[in-house]
Amino acid sequence: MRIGELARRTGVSERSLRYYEEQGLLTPRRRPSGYRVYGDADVAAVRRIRILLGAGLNTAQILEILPCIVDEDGWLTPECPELVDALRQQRNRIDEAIGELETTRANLDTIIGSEKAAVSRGTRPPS
DNA sequence: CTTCTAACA
DNA sequence: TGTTAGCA
Repeated sequence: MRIGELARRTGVSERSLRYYEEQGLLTPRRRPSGYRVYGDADVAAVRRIRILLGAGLNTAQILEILPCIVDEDGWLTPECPELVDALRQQRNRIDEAIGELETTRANLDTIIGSEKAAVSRGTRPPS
């Protein structure tokens, strides 16, 4: 199939598919015309890529752990320790990000009169 | 009509 | 990432 069909079957834009290729995540073959040719396996590959991107990983990280993923029942199964490790690190980053957001939110509550700040300050009775 | 590359009011 | 121009 060509890029248009893969895009329709995955819901991913052609632009993104070409970008994934540029990042080494996809390696479609080319027709003499230069048109990219994808196989059915690429549909599953794109889905895996989307899931990983959704987990907050960037294309470089995905490129490293992609071979560690076992294509099983449409879900991802950590096959080698590298993947589990990369996922753990990503989880930790999220915790750190959450922590920073919580403090900046607290800072905002302090300088403006947000609902929560008002309640905790007792200036307005909780409903 | 579809895809390709390159570039950005 | 979207979008668009100019080709093939």
